[in-house]
Amino acid sequence: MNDGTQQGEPKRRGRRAGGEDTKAALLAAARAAFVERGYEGATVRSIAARAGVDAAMVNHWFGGKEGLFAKAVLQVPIDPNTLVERLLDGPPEEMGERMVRSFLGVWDATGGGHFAAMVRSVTAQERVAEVLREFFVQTLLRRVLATVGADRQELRATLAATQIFGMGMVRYVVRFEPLASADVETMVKAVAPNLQRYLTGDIG
Amino acid sequence: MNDGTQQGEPKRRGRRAGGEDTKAALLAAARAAFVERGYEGATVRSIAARAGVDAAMVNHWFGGKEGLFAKAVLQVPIDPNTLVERLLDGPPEEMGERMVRSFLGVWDATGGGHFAAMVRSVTAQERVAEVLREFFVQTLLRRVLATVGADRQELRATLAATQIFGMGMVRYVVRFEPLASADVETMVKAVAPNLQRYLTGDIG
DNA sequence: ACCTTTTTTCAACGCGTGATGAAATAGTCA
DNA sequence: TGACTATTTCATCACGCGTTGAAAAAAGGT
Repeated sequence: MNDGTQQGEPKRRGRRAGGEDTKAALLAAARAAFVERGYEGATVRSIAARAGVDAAMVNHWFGGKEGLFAKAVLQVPIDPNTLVERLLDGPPEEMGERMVRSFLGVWDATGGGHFAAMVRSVTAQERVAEVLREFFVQTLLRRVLATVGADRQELRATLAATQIFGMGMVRYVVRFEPLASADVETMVKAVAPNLQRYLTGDIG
Repeated sequence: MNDGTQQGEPKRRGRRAGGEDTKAALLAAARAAFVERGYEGATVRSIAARAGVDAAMVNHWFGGKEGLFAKAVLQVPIDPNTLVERLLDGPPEEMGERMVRSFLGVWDATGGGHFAAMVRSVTAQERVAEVLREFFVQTLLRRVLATVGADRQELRATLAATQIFGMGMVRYVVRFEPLASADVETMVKAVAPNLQRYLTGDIG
């Protein structure tokens, strides 16, 4: 039972001892690396090294860098249905508050890494924007707005997206203080009313 | 738009005939390239080719890729003082409206390219965030808020930044419709009140 | 005219990238 | 056990990157 994974030693070839999941290790390392350095900045070699694995494994398991990126970053960090349920669970006039809490909850959990990775990837991978739109507007906001029954749902959805994206940008990407370190309650009090107006208020 | 870059002839060496400003050509090409492909995606060679010039000129005139980037993208597309003046010119309760108009005016002028380039560069160039913060919060929002005389200026400034950044993100980077194509009046009616609340309203 | 300076192109360098195929090792099944 | 397969490392590939130094061509000064 030698589970201690020492790495000072010259690596032995061949199949690993047991239990160690290279695929999962690569995914974790990739997530962190893409978050920190962006798509082009995070090299296959650096990711592999971080996972304690040879770079060739990326090709073997994910068919290349792009495949790894797709699996590691391009997927939503929470089940959409769960999120929608949570948003709809309560009075419509508090929807904005629930939204702020939900998104901050999801994003703060990874220190904003997941959000930052997505934004940073819009450069390299054109379809990131597509995925973002699909998730944000179609899967999420429109379903929420549909049950609230507001008018001009597309416009409201994209307006709400500006507030949510903006919150993420300032908090996780450019990190402006004091907002970047503000606690959730402060954020809720400040942002929720504006979000609420986009969702159900008078938008002109 | 496109500088005459056609050249069937084999290029002759040496100093150019006359008048052609390679420096300016490089800057223009760089601006476009960085906007389209981000910092790492826009290669020195591609920029030079676009400008109809040898890649070595980048080093000669700007000391390298980073220098070119700094000159081409990292500078504000409008004089800050002018912008601040424009924002302060009018009643405080319409500040949000003037802000929306001003930023949309500046950014729409380049099709959102400048904004997109900045955001895309936050990955590669850490100091882009620094420049953004310096300009947005210190140079701009705080000066505006100082004359309005609001409380908790730092928080208000960063909150306003969320709305402005979010507007830029949705309109220029991820391009969610219908907001991406919405006319200025629609944007003003929708966004200005929320911005106004951040600036002078009750933020909890 | 000559010499000097500035601008430009060219050829090449060193490096790091993502990818590949073969060899080596560990597990699995008869 | 021995054959077979899955997994992993290694050595290496071709390519594109940013950068460099020298040579060539134009301009300017005397």
